[in-house]
Amino acid sequence: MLDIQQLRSNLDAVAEALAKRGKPIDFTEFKALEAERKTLQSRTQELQAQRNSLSKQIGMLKGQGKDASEVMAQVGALSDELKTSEGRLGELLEQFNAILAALPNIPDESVPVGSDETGNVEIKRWGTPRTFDFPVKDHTDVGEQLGQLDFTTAAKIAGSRFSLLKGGLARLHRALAQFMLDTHTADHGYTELYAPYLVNAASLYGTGQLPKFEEDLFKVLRGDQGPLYLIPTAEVPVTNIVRDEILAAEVLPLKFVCHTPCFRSEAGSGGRDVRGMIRQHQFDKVELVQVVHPEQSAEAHEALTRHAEVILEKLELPYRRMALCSGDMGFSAAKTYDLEVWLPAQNTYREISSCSNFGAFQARRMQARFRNDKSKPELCHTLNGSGLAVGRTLVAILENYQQADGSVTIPAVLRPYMGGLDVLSAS
RNA sequence: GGAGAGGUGGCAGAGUGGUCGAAUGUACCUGACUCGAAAUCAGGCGUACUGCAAGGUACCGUGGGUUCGAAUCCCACCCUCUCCGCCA
Repeated sequence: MLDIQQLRSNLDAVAEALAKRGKPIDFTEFKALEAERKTLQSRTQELQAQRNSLSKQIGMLKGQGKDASEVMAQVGALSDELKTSEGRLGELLEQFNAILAALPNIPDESVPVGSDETGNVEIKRWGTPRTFDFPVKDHTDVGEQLGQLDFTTAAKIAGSRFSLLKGGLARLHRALAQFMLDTHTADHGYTELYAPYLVNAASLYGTGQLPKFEEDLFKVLRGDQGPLYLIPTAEVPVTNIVRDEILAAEVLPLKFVCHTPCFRSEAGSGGRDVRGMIRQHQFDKVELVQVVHPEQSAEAHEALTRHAEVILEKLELPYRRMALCSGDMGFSAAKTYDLEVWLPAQNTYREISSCSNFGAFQARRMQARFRNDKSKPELCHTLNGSGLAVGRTLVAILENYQQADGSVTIPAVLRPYMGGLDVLSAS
């Protein structure tokens, strides 16, 4: 959520900054509402003040046993205007909230301007893609030929866009998550969390998935109670820890790491990445979340992105870091780096991590604050990033570590997690 | 799932229709006393919007309603706790 003060005082600048995202936003409704709001609000408050003071008089008169009917008549004269005035003001404020809730974040000044992913800028490259002296298979073929990856049975059990892992591959999946968690807790200073996989609407509103992106979520209806949603990322439960909190400045920065399954309906992705594990309804992810002092968020963003990169480097997977352009960033982000891992079968880099600085955008929605130097509540900044997407990391390993005989070498750092096993072979 | 109790300021806790945005305690901040600290004493101490300011407005789980007036009464929802049942 953007600062409504900023919209009121500097609408043109906001509109210009938001236009960088590609779709110019029409603010004529906002302007009309704002013009009406100002006078209506002060008039309403004036009427309320009159009512309150007259009502106090009634109380005093009655307390003294005197007749209050004259004063009561005065209040009665106010009540009609007050009622319509309050009602209209309520409507206006609701419309403001709806407009505000649907506005995306303003891109940071350092974000390259562009309309889509072709405008993204490569920041760095790490590692050299391996050369193969045999025909490279994609991860689906590698996994299926190992007899450890089974989409047919997954489809029977659940449907398309699910996978079933077996034996060594299932263990490798578990090993990856363990390895990532251990690295982030032991080397990068994160506190491990275990969090709910189902969350309420308020939490999704806080991180920006609602109200605009409900169709991307799996929704669980519960009779007459409010619905719950399957989390699309651990970002939601973890960031919402600080919702409606005023933190002591000393507790910042908060650094959390959380491994969860993620559930996405992938509505509208039809046809894309239908083969394999790239785009699933359910996938595991190790998520990094930070809540920081506003002055520290840019620095924290760089550090957090490095924390994700370290995982790829330890796994010896070639990757590149992209700065997303204004038109390709997510709704809530002020700035995003994507990490893309090399997939030899696709002969390209594919997204495996997305690390974003949200500035105060999420914090304002969540009312997540801390007490600043002057002991005044001030909005925190929030950040998160995948460290990493487990399923896609598994894909990268299957493809990059495949051997001519169909086996898959296990990256050295994972072997302690695999009971010393150093290769996956057909079972 | 059944029965009951309850949600008030950082925490504890009073307040059941009228100077209540809210007693009191505690924590915290400032000052006095002290060589310093403790203790004691005095003052301050919720959030947001609005106004140059004085001030005004809203908020006592959330949303409605009754009333001239609601923390207080009514309705719905959310959440917590206790007991019983069931259960990984």
